[in-house]
Amino acid sequence: MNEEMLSKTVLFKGLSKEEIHDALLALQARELLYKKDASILLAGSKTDKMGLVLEGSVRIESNDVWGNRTILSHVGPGQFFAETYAFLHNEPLLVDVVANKDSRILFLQIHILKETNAATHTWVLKLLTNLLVVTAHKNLVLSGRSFHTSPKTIRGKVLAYLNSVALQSGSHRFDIPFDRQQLADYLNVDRTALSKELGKMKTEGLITFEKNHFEIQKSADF
Amino acid sequence: MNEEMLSKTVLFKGLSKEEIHDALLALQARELLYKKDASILLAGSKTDKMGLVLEGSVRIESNDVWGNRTILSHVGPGQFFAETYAFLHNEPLLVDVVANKDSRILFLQIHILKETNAATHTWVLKLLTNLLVVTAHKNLVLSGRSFHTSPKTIRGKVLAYLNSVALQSGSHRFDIPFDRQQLADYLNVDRTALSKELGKMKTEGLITFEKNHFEIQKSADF
DNA sequence: ATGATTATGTGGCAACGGCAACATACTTCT
DNA sequence: AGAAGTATGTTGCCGTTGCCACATAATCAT
Repeated sequence: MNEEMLSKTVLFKGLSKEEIHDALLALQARELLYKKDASILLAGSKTDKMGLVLEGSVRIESNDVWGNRTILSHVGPGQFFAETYAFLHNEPLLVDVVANKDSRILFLQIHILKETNAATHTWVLKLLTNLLVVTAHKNLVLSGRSFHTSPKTIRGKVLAYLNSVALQSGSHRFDIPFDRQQLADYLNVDRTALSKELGKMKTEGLITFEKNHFEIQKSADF
Repeated sequence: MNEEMLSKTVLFKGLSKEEIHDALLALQARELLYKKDASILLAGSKTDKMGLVLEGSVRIESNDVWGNRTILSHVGPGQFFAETYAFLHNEPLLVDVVANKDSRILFLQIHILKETNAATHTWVLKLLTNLLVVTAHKNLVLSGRSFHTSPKTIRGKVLAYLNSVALQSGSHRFDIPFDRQQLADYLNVDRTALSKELGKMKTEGLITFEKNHFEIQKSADF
């Protein structure tokens, strides 16, 4: 396991190599590989493990009985998922976690933190604090999606989403982590209607795009 | 301040009266009163205080430039808000916090937790762990709303929401914390269209309601 | 390369919902 | 009690979007 790389993640920030090594052992860290579109965690089940994406990416989604999919978020390398469920530890998952590409995932039994003696293990307090940062950020991501889906028109949703990605990337040229169907499922709209609207927005000069690369025209920053 | 009552909240669970007293001092606890509809925290500002609703209730909402309101959640007595922002502590708020009734709020400078010596203060570790439970639950609330808003028809949204409230209350008869306009803003739909759909659902025998009291007919549990 | 599979875009149609204007309760205040 | 304000429901119309069927483009496997 690469303690070097882990120390750059939010969760292990501020921990020494030795502390990380110790923590990985205590939390029973396990590495697993998943093929694209393989499901990692299933809605309705329970988990005591949180995941760290080492390579690839995963998406958090929900599939109802009628086949409607809602994508809640995309989790890239160095980011975490299921920490909420792993920590609470007997809440059934409301969502599925699916590999978006071939992925390498590190699992951590984070609930063990609650039972570990912080006095004798210097890393416990650090991990708890860092985990709080992780869940707090996750909160921001979830509220963020609310703002992307709340506009009533497709155009409104698309602009809300693209502006937010542009803001984060610090540029008006950027890639999005979704294909069309996924973007539609993230914004809770019909894919073909999304395609139509994207087309219109391109003709009107608001945006340009090709595949998953987008550019927002300056005039559109209103 | 009532340590008795506080010890029943998620955040102070497991702390002794003395620990709570100590913590309140260290976190510079302040109690404030708000009139119905007074704003407590403003989007765009930053806060280093999280709130605990002692009496009354607040709502978390977002108001865009065109006057569209989106309600993210309702926070009742004994529950917390703004813990995300208070802990991260220099993230600008994405939302407004507004008093839904006349309310008594306890504010805590929770970020002080990060700088307090856990070795000499027994309550620090407990509060950190409990705070993690709070943010984890907040995550579930936020994902929950996603499932209430993702159906494409108003009826679908209403049923998703009502079923979820029924499940939590453990009964098919329950009160909701929203008036019509607020419910519409929570579900991201037009109020009059919501009224129409509720009316239809009543005539069809799916639900009955009066003001904010609802009943789901057993046949509707599909 | 060729065919098969997947991704994206287009056209048409019906319906759901947003909006405006109004009607009818129900509160609150003096 | 009466008036003013607020909450909820109703009606009608038009636009947006969901959905279906299909076209075209891109990707993958052999």
